[in-house]
Amino acid sequence: MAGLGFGPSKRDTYRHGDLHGALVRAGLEMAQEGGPEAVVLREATRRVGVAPSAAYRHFADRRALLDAVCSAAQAALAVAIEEELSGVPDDGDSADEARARLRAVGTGYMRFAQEEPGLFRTAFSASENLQSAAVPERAGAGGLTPFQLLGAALDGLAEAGVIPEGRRPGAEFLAWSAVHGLSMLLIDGPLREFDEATKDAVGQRLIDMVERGL
Amino acid sequence: MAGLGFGPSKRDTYRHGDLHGALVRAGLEMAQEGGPEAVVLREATRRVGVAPSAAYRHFADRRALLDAVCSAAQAALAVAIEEELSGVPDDGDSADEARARLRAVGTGYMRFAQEEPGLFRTAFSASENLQSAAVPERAGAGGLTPFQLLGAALDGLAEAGVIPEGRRPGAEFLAWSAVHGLSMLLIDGPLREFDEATKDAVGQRLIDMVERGL
DNA sequence: TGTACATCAGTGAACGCGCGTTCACTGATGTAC
DNA sequence: TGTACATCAGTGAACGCGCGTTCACTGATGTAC
Repeated sequence: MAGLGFGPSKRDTYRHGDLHGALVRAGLEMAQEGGPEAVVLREATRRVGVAPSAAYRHFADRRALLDAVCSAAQAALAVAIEEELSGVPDDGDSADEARARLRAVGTGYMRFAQEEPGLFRTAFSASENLQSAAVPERAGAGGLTPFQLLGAALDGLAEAGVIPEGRRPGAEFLAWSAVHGLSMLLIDGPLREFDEATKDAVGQRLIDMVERGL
Repeated sequence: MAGLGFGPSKRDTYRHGDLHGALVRAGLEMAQEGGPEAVVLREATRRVGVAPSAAYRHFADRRALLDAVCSAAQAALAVAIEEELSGVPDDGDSADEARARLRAVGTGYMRFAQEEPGLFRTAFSASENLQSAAVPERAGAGGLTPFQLLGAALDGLAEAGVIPEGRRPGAEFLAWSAVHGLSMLLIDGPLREFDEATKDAVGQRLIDMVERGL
């Protein structure tokens, strides 16, 4: 409210300070509400309170904004997994702990998918898919992307001898497939209507299957 | 070409005969080229050679057309799976045959995803998700939807004693998750760049994992 | 400390686009007599 | 067999919408003197 007789300062949005970040956050909100399709450049500027064209000082086009939002969504997923991992007790038996860590990765992943379906779908809609790469924008607090967190959990499983060394290479693709696929079923598919407890149970069964199958 | 001096018959598109079907086929083509977002009502009418408003004699709105296209895409997937199943030899050992049938379902599914990524993505974008239900529009020649074909393969596995009876219920969700998730990886994810042979190998490993894990 | 100036992050108006959807209409077709 | 009529699958013009993107501009800010 710049005014009421004092004359409005004509340019109170100048030098926003962090318009880039503000636009990404606005885009993240929209993604949360409606997935990647809902990330609309004009709407982002509207939410931030800035002219549409201002976005072009920070992003080449709509796709560039969406890519930034996708990265941020992946980072949010990484954080959710990290939180689940932080609950794993640090007991002596490294085999059991390794198993618990894989379980935590899978559980964190699937929970995020259910709690934030919009962000989840957005996380996997980047124009350039670099899930396996170490892109800092897509990483959690520990500097690892979701895919890398899964890889680390599988490394632990291999080191503890729970899975044979020969089976380790490429195992992340198999585990990721199962967990990601179930997440999709939980969001969109026939499991959508199931209650929380049943969904969790199916999730645990899936992780059992992966562990046994690897 | 109704004309050249003879005077055009003014209504040569009247009573198209199967405008409903023609629009679905046009939509299917668009889905093939660009996925569900590419299914545009006006473009469908354009391809059929009819006025945009004509579509509203056959579909309540754009969503209704898209739903019909989704069903058709699922039917196409069912047919692809059936084709893969038809290659399974009818040998004596029912355990081996049951295993081969599950493998065929998974393989057909993943091949379809790679060969027809647009249709594949469209198949799973229906507004109402009824994969488990017996909707004839979504079925292949044998009357089963993709999800039901998977269920039948798992039934065979249970009957042959390859998987314990107690593990049969709900197994389709686990198997479907793995296969569907890998399909996504193959289309969009880090496996996209891999060559055909590697992709197939990962697919077979995944099915091994599922079979062992169930 | 005060002033002139260059910078560049924002403005705001305008563009063309293609979409979904509506509506009053028209005229080819099948049917009843 | 011929004619009048009702049906209803199409037409075509128009609507409002919101989008992404462009462009010449402006004026708050930081800096050099």
